[in-house]
Amino acid sequence: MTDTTKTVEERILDAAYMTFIENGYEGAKMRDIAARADINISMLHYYYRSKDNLFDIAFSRAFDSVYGNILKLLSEKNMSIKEKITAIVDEYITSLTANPLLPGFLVSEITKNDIRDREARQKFAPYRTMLFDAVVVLESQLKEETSKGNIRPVNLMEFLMDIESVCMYPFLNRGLWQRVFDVPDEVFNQMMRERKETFINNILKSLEV
Amino acid sequence: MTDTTKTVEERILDAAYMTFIENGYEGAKMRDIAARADINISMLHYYYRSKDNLFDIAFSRAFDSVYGNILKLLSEKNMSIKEKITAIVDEYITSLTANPLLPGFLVSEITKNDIRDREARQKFAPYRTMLFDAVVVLESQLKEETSKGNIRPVNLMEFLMDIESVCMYPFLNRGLWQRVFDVPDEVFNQMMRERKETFINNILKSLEV
DNA sequence: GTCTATAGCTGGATAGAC
DNA sequence: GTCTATCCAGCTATAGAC
Repeated sequence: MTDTTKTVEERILDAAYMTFIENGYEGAKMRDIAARADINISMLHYYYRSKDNLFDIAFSRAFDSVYGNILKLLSEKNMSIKEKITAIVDEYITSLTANPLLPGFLVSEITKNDIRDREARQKFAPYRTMLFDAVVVLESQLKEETSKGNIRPVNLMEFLMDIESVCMYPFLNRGLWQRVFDVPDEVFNQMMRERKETFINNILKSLEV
Repeated sequence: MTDTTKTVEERILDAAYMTFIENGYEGAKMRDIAARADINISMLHYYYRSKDNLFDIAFSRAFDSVYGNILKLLSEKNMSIKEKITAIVDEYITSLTANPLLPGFLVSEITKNDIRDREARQKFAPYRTMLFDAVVVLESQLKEETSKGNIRPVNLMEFLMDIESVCMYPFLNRGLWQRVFDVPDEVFNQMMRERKETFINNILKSLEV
C-alpha cells in the first residue's frame, strides 16, 4: 500500500497526521506511525527528530484544515454579514464532512494543553492570535450594521460560538448518536449537508432586530 | 489536605474521578491518582484491582452526572414537549456550569472507544441502550404533537443533537474562545446561565409549524 | 539513508515483609 | 490493610554498523 510517488518525508508526515488525528497525542505511538508509513522507526527521528516535532506539524495542518478558510472568510472586508455567514457555515460543513475526525482532535488537544501545561500553552498562542485578528474584522462589521439598525446587538464571542456549535458539535459526538440511532456515516454526512440552509437561516434570524 | 471523614475507598474513587476527568484515560496515571488520594499506589490495586476498573467506575459516574437527569426528563410521560425542553436545557446548563470538564471527557472517551476498540465498544452498549430507551418516549410524544398539527415534523436525532449542540459545545471549546476573548471562567458561566432562555426559545421556535 | 540493537525511562501490576 | 521493592511491558530516542 506504499505510495511510491511520494517522498519518504511526505509519507511519514501523512502517516503521522492520520495517526495523531485518530488517536490524539498520547494515543499515537511512533511505532504505529512508522508502520503506517511502511518505514523503520529510526527514520522518523532521522527526518523529524522527535514525536513532539511531528505533532506540531500535524496539529498545524489540522488547524489549518478546519480554520484556514474560516479565518480568511472572517477577515474578508468586501462581504456582507449575510454572505459571510453563508460562506462560513458552508465551509465548516464541507470541510468537516470531508474530515470528520478533526473537530475531536482539535478540541481535545487544545483543551488538554489548556488545562495541563502552563508552558505548552504558549505553543498555541499563535493560533489564538490568528483567530483574534480575523475576528476583529467581523466585529467592526457587526458594530456598523448594528448602529445602522440593520441587526440587533450581539455579543461577538457568543455569536461565534453559536455558529461553531451547530457546525462542529454533531461531528464531536456523532459516535454516540449514530450508534443510538443506527445511522451510517454516509447518511449522517448527507444529513449535515442538507441542514446547511437551516443552520444559516437560524443564525441570520438570530440577528434580526 | 486529606479528608479523614472519608473512607480510603471513597478517597481513592474521588481522586481517580478527578484525575480521569482532567486527563482522560491515557493521560491519567495511577501514580497521580495515588498521590491525589494521599495513599500508596499498591493500595489502588488492593481496593480496585486495575486502572481499567477504576476508569469504568469513574466513567459511569461522569456519564450519570451529565445524562442521569436528562434521561429521566426525556422518558418522563407527564410533561409537555415545551416543559420537557425547558427542563432539559436547564438541567444541561446547570450541571455543565458546575462540572465544565465533563463534556470534554465524555465526548473524547466515547469517541476514542468508538474509533479504536471494536471490543471495548461493547462496554458502552448499556449507555447507548439507556439513551435509546429514554428517547423513544420523546419520539412518540413528538409524533403525537405532529399528527395533531401542533408542531412541524422533525427528525429525532437532529432535534436531540440541536439541543446538545448549543448546551454542550460551548463547554467543549471554551478553552480556545475564552483565551481569544480573555473571558474568565466565572463570566463564561454567567453568560451560559443567562443564555438559557435564548436557547430554549430558539429550540421551541424550530418546532413551530 | 537505512537498519539493528539497545539504552533509558515510565507506567501498571504484584510479591512478600510487616 | 499498608508499605517497599521489584518485575515486566511498552515507549521514545540514539549509537553505530552498513
